[in-house]
Amino acid sequence: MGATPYINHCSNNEETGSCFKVLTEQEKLLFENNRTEINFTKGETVIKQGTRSSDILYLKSGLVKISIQKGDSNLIICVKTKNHFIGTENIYGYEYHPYTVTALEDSTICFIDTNAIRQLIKQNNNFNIELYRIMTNNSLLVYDRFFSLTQKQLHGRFADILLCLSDRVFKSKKFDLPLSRKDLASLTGMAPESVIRIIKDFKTDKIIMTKGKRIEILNEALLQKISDVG
Amino acid sequence: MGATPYINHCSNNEETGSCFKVLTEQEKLLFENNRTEINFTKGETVIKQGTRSSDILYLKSGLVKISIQKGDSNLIICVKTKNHFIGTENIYGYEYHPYTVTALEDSTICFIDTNAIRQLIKQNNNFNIELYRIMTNNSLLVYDRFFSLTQKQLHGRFADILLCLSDRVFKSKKFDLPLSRKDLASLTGMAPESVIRIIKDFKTDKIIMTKGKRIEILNEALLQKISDVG
DNA sequence: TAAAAAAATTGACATTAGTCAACTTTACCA
DNA sequence: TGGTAAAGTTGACTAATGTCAATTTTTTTA
Repeated sequence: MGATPYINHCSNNEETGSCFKVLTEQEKLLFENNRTEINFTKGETVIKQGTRSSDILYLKSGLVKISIQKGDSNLIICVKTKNHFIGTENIYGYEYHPYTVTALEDSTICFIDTNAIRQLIKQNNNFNIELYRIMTNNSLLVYDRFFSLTQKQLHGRFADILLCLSDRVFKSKKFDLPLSRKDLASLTGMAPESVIRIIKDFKTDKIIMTKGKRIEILNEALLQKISDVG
Repeated sequence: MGATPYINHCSNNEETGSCFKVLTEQEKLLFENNRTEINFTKGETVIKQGTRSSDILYLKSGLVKISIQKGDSNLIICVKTKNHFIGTENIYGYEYHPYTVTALEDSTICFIDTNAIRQLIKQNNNFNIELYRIMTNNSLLVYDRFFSLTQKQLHGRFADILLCLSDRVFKSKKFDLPLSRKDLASLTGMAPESVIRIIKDFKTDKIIMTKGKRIEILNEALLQKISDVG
């Protein structure tokens, strides 16, 4: 990443599975003995905001959204792809889940006992360092999104999301969108009707093409420009 | 903190000086030998976004703002009061300052060599734990602000800031505001003219009183209600 | 597979919040 | 201390975005 990280993405870039590589065989065993693997189907709630937590999550496969709710308002903080941790806030310092996690696709998720993670942090400094990196990346991502949603207008915000979905989530210019219009609205802080109108505008301008749930980015350069000007 | 942390604050709650208490005498010495104390006067830039970093900062006294900039846009992420760390993103994983730090009042700031911090993290697990707590609190604070600025209207956002300034920053219902109208605008994601209009509205409704730089909160309950309804 | 429910779409309209320009007050500096 | 620059204020106007209701399409379920 360059000097200025504000390129406005909705999901993490690097996979974090590398933190397991620094574990010894014994430590891997400790890890294995303190995790439970659970499958979730599309749409299922994985954890609900406000519930008490003694686990942190590792997304083995699938896709989830992280959202915070209050009253009628719903904000999707980010989307997490496979091989990412969720709930690092619960390792130390906060004993509730600060957000809701929902499966966007069928997902396999490991629930890891916080005490095991704490043990690994204590005894393996390299593992600890990897977790610092993960938490730092999460922070930078949130600053990123914070800036995008507060400083850009609708078209710029939507361009950001499309670029992120393409670059980071699906790693392809063509993808089947597992997010509803309402989800896209919660992700960009706008009304669902505005999402629809912007998609229409982008189609008119030949920036994207859609068919059912499928989206294809036709003019990435222009999308990037729209993202830049805000 | 209760089950739902989204009470919309602009600054950290707890002071973080406690992390020094867990250090041994030798470790304190290591810390002392690797820090430089610098005084800044009101308005001075402490660190500039994008510059390379080999230090993290500890605000010994004073008040600073943390902001991110791009083009003409300027967003104040939060305000930091004395006894808080700044730049925990630089401990591991990110070698540039992701934001600009500016003194809002005359401030004394310790620049601590990252390597010393890393050494303390490695050898003292309790110190490590305290840093986790600090980073977690920062994350929760940013979620908080993110929600406030994207889901609430102007009056709700401004009520949030006033409550935070009163509860967390100055710990009094009366305070001399060290922030310009433009700062308040960057803090709440609105135009400076809108800040002025809202202050006028709040004065008309006897929610606050102002005289020069001085602000007094007259009706905190109503301010809280405005914050709640958004 | 038909009916019901949910999601997506559209247009008209209302509201919110930003922009611009003029002006006033305050702060700063020689 | 007076002049200049910066900050604050105001009103009129404009643009951006949300709301609402009606309609169509898609998905789910009995």
